[in-house]
Amino acid sequence: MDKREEIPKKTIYRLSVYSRCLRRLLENGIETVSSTALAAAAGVKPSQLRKDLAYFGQFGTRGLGYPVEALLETIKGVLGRETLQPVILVGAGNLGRALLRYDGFRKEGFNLVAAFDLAADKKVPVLPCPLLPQEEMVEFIGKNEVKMAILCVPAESAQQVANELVDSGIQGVLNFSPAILRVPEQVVVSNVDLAMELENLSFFIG
Amino acid sequence: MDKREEIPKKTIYRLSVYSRCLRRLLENGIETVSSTALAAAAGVKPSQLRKDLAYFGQFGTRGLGYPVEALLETIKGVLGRETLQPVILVGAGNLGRALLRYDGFRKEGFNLVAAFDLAADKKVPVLPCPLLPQEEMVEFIGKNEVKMAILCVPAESAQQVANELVDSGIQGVLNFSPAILRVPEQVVVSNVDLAMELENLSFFIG
DNA sequence: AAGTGTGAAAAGTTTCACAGCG
DNA sequence: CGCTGTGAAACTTTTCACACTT
Repeated sequence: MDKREEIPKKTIYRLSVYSRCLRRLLENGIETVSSTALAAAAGVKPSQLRKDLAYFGQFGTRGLGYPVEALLETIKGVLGRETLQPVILVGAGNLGRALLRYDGFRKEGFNLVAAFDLAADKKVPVLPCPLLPQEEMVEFIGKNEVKMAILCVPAESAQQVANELVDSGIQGVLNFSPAILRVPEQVVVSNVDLAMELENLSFFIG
Repeated sequence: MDKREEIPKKTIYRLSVYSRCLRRLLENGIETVSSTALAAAAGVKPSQLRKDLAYFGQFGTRGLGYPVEALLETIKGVLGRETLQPVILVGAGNLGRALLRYDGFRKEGFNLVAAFDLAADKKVPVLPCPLLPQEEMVEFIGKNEVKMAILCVPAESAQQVANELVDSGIQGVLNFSPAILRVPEQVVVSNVDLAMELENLSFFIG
């Protein structure tokens, strides 16, 4: 009777993949897709796709498949992507500036509203959003009700900046610094450690 | 009697974390560390750390802990980081160029030997390695026995470039493009999808 | 006493196989 | 008949608890 069964974290992750695939299908005017076809596009097994979707309800028609548009809308809803979330970026070094210009975020509908850096006056080629001094960060977060931040500061200052972010009301941090952040448990941290990814590959190619 | 027990993928991933922590301990002149302390630094449970290490042998001294330097060397060996692996990067757009300049790779001892792009002549501020035309990629990989590649091309051309990489002998690909790559199973692909990471956060902050 | 190494239990995730719907 | 939805089985990973070593 438990309305909300326990949903695997990995399922959530794959939902993003499915949504990408569905969008492409939609663009190509395809209205219905089978679990076999969608799973192939997403690089997973059909049974896994069906199980993933089943956590959220019944969307398919037996003998036919899933309605592309409706399923896409549902997934968007589940992922909380119906309202446009503002996102800030902290640390405009090499990586930070590249991420600011990276069109992948905008393409996927994220709104990078501001960037912060200790040296906000450093001359930087055109950026798609204002680069503000670090001191204004806390106030900005509060005023604009920002909930998500991309953290690109050096490892040494990562924890301190993370503390400020959390205190200002940030609930999700995408952490590019090679530091393990300690945050209250209601705050979510997702680590993207580029060097570690390479190191990991290194092992598997033996 | 199976010498090589099955090692969880996630264990390998954590090994990189441990190695970072150990390096910091070593720099601070600490010679011995307990599973409790190292686990805390790495953000995992002590039992998990011990189990992870146990896959590769017995390194600790009961009642005392682990020898920092020796353990670090062992982990390096396991991860295949004893010899310096050359790495190439394909696709020198915004993200690609930032990764080329990103000192995190070099800091962690990876050698970015060359970058390739269709428009290799585009004017780009100083880069730490040569930017060559795409046509030279295949030959370069063969000649220099490159085994790992960082892929930063647009989604549309990702699969095609991946095919070329694989045909030239690349065994591991760090894929930044939002595309699901199909490769032979002996080739390892690690996907880093930045927009998806944000989307994932979006769900968990509810 | 302090702290590792490890089997065994628990938790989490994927795959299977097939009943049942359109 | 094709294809979804799903309980149950298989598999993977984490956590526990404690014997054992220094």
